[in-house]
Amino acid sequence: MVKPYPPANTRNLRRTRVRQAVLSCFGASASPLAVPEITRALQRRGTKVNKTSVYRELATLEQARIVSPVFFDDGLIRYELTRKEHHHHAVCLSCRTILEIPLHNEIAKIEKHITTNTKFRVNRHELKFFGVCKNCQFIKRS
Amino acid sequence: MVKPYPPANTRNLRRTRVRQAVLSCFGASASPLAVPEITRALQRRGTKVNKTSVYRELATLEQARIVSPVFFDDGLIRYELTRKEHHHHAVCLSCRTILEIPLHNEIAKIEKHITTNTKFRVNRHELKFFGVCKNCQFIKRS
DNA sequence: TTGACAAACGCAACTGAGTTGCGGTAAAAA
DNA sequence: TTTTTACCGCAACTCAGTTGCGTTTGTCAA
Repeated sequence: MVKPYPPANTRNLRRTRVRQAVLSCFGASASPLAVPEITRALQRRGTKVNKTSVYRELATLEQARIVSPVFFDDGLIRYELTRKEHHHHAVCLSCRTILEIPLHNEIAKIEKHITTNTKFRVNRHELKFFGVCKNCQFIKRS
Repeated sequence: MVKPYPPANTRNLRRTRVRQAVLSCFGASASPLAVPEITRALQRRGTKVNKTSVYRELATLEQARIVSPVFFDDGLIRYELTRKEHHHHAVCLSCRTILEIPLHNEIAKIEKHITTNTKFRVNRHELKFFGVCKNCQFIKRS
C-alpha cells in the first residue's frame, strides 16, 4: 500500500464496507480510476455498491487527502492515491494505460518564467502527454 | 479575423445562418467557448439556435480545421479558432479569463526527454496553468 | 453489553452535456 | 426554375454526476 501524503485526515473515518471496497480498487490498479470504472469493477467481483455511495466516498477520501483527482480529456473525473511527489501522466491512446512521469524541476522553471513575464500567479498546473506506449508500438493493429 | 492553420478545408461549407452566428462568437471572444456558452450568447443577442445544430456545427468546423478543441477540468469541450502556433493556457481561477502562453521549445525538449527515457512515443501534450491573473491580484474579494 | 449519535448508505428523482434519428428547410449548383 | 444535399430543428435518448431523504451501521461512552 502506498503511503498517502500529506498525512491523511482519517479522523472520523469509519471502517466500512464501501470504503474498504473502493480503497481495494486503488490498491489493485496502477491507473487513476473514475466512478463508473470502480462501480463496474466491484460489481464484477460481486460487491454490490450504489453509485451515489461511490461518489460520496471519493469526495470523503479526497477531503481526507487520501486520493487526488486527475483529469483527462474524456470528461470523467478520475482519482488516484495521493502521492508525495508531484508527477504527470502519459496516456497510451492504444491501450489506455497511464504512465507516470515526474518532471518537477522542468515545470517549476517554466512557472517562474510565466510569473515574471506575465504577472500571472501560478497556483498549480496540469501536464499530460498522449501517444503510444512502449508495448503498443510493437503490436500490429488489425 | 485570425487566419486558420493548417489551411481550412472549406469545400462544401455553405454560408448559413447558424454557421455565421457561431463563427461570430469566436470572433467576439478571446477565450475558448463551449456549446452552452455559445448557445446562451446567441440567445442573449436574439439569435435562436438549436443546441444540436451548434454541436454539429462545431464538429464540422473542427473537421475543416477552422476550430480546435480545448479541454479544461470542468468536463466541457471548448473550442478556439485554430492557430498556427501551438500554445498553452493559463486559467484565472478568480475571473475565469484564459490567457495564452506559448512555450514551444520548452515542451519539445521535455517530450524528447520522455521518448528517449521511457520509449513512450509522444503524439501530443496538454499543459495548462491555474492561478490568478494580473488584474485579479489587485482586486479585493468580499 | 447496550444505547445513542453521527457517519455512512441506498434509492429515486433530478440536472445538464452531449448524441441520434428523422423529417423538413434552404443554399448553391445545374 | 429545378434538383441536389448540406444544413437545421425537434424529440427522445444516454450517461456522468448531484440532491433529498429515510434507513442502516460503525463507534464510543455509559
